Amino acid sequence: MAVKSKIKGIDNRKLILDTANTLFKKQGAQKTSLSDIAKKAGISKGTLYYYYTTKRELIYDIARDHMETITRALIRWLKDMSSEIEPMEILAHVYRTVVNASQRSKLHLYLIEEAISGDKELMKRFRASYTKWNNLLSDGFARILPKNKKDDIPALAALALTSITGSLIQHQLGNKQLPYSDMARVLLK
Amino acid sequence: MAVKSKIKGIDNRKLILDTANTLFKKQGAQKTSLSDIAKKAGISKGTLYYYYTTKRELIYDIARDHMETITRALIRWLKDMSSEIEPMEILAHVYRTVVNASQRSKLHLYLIEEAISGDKELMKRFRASYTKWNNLLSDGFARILPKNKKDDIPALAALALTSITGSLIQHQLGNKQLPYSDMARVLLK
Amino acid sequence: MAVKSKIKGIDNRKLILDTANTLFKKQGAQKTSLSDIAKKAGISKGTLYYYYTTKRELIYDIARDHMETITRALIRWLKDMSSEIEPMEILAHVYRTVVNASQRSKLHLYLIEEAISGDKELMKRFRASYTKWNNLLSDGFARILPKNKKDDIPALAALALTSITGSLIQHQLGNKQLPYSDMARVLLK
Amino acid sequence: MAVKSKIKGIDNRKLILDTANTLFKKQGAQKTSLSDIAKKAGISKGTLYYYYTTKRELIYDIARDHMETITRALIRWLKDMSSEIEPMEILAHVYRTVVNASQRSKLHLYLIEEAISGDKELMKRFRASYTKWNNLLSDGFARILPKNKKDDIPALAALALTSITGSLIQHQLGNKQLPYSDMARVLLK
DNA sequence: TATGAATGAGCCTTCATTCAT
DNA sequence: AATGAATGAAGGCTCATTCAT
Repeated sequence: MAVKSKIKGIDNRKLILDTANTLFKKQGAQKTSLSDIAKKAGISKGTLYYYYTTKRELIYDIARDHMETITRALIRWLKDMSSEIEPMEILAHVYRTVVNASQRSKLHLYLIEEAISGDKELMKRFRASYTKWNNLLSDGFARILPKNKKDDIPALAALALTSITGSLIQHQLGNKQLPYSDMARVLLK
Repeated sequence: MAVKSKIKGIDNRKLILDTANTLFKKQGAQKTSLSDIAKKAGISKGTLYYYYTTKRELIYDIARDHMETITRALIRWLKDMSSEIEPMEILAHVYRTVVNASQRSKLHLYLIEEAISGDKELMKRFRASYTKWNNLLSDGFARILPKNKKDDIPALAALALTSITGSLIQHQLGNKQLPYSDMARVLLK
Repeated sequence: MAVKSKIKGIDNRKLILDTANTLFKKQGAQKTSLSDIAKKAGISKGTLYYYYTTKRELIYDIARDHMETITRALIRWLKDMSSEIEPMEILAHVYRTVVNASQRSKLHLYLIEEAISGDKELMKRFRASYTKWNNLLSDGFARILPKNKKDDIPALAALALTSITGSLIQHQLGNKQLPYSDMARVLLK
Repeated sequence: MAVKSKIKGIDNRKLILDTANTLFKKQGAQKTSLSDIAKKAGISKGTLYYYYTTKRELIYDIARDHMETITRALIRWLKDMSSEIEPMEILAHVYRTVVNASQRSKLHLYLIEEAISGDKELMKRFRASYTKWNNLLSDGFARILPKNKKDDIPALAALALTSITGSLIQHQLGNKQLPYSDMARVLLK
């Protein structure tokens, strides 16, 4: 019984998280009401509040998930950097993957908006994540650049990261024709 | 009389626009209520309605202003591209200027969020603006690049524009240490 | 000048009345705002208020027009009652005419609703009109009924008038298949 | 506990319905605000929303109640038609009962107005109800009319129904002297 | 006569949150 | 653990009316 309850509890927490994730991706956090989530998850609002005292907490959990997913993906790509695949192709691939994860990148922008519009805690976490992602990219570039270009690594990493984020915005706005391959080539030239 | 009324009317319209601008920059459009605007502007909600039948209309007006401002600034910079100033310095300056216009760039992100979360019309306008900005940047690069690099222009313009937008986000999130000069140098190398 | 003004004034009054009439018929008085009227009439709200201090006054004027129109139509029909046309056909014609003046009968119901929901003055006028219409119908029946049925006249007039009004409602509600000829025949049998 | 809650919930729903009913009857649906209802019922606007997401839903519920009440009353009367009471007296009684349910008949007119002024759904329901009432009346007349008059039944039913509705309007407008007995006699003669 | 800027009260609706059970 | 009834503040919007010019 106790066990069963616990399991059920865990299930519910995950259920809420998944449902919220889906809805946040579709409509953004601000436009998703807790009623929406409860209804779609098939639980009561009371239950939702049992697991998340505040909408904010729910957002935090989702943001954490989201950032970790990105980090994991970046690490996976960097592994390829050391393999025999052409670096330029890898970078172009990163661009395309990030940008095409349409729902996910929508969530990314929604969360950024949340952070910027006053959520200090969320802002802190985003800042930390960006730093980590920047470092990961730097590591990647370090492995592929010739010695005489090592000094460019910080600038390159920053360029890549900012450009990817910016591309994500343009893609969301409907500009789906950016020359990702050329951009990657110019960067790595 | 008639004139005074007209002036008064114009004043009020401008007053509303300015007040909304200020508040949107501070808290975003979604979190700024029409009551907030009216209160801060010292007019009644009815008056606000007299000038803007819909919150959306107000947002559109502000977005238009905002985009035009960016366009004008970009054109100004490009004029410098043809002067004797170092291109790299100009580009670094663009980065810094865009990014440091803190309130303005906050507004930029808020408006993008509005667009992405369902405002088709706003999205269209943003897309058009991004295309225009991209073309302006291409013109600028065309003037400074040697002939044998002309093929890189589209990629360079896209890189610059996406990277600037991405930098803006990172800056808003509190990362104020991006190596803009180096980024500009690497891009133009 | 003075004359011209006066004429213009009269024109404006009529213009307002006609415009309001059109809109009231289409959407009802409650759902027609004074702004709607002013806009459609191509005048300012101020001008509208110059002629009608209150929305109510405007409604009264329109109601008066409307009732007079009905009265005139009834008198016209009654003239036919004395001619060689079959009474039953005349009565069926009345039914059909009243009921098919779709817009006009919509206005009729809207005005009744206004009256019932608290406008004592309008109610008084309606009551007076109904009495007059009832008398007119009585006169008509008096001319066509044989002597031994004279006693039925008040009941017949009441039946006809209430039934016509009721038919108008059913017609507005979409029941357009009432057996008007048979109803008229049964009444006059 | 659970039961009490449920009962409380049911009570509140009924409380809202009753309160709305009272106010609608007094002032009409359009002139009754949800605030009015909440205030008079002694609950918050939020609670009202909990039970009725929309004013329209509330109106539908009330309209349904109202139409069912009429239907039930009609059926009751028709039962008498087969008993030994004089048909004419029964019909006159119907007239008087309908017409004297002053508040109720006011609601009837308000609802009709709602339907006519654009509520397609309500209009459909009214049309269906009128058809049903018409059929019920036809059944009643079928039982009391001699065989040689069977052909008049549809016209008679239509006459009765429209006339009753029309009487209701006149009564609401203050004309409380209609000769119901005579009208019934003439109809059934 | 005519205008239109300005108002303020009010409307319907939304929603995060609380709490007794 | 879970429920769902209840709340109240707030949001965007509408509109009859006033009034200086």
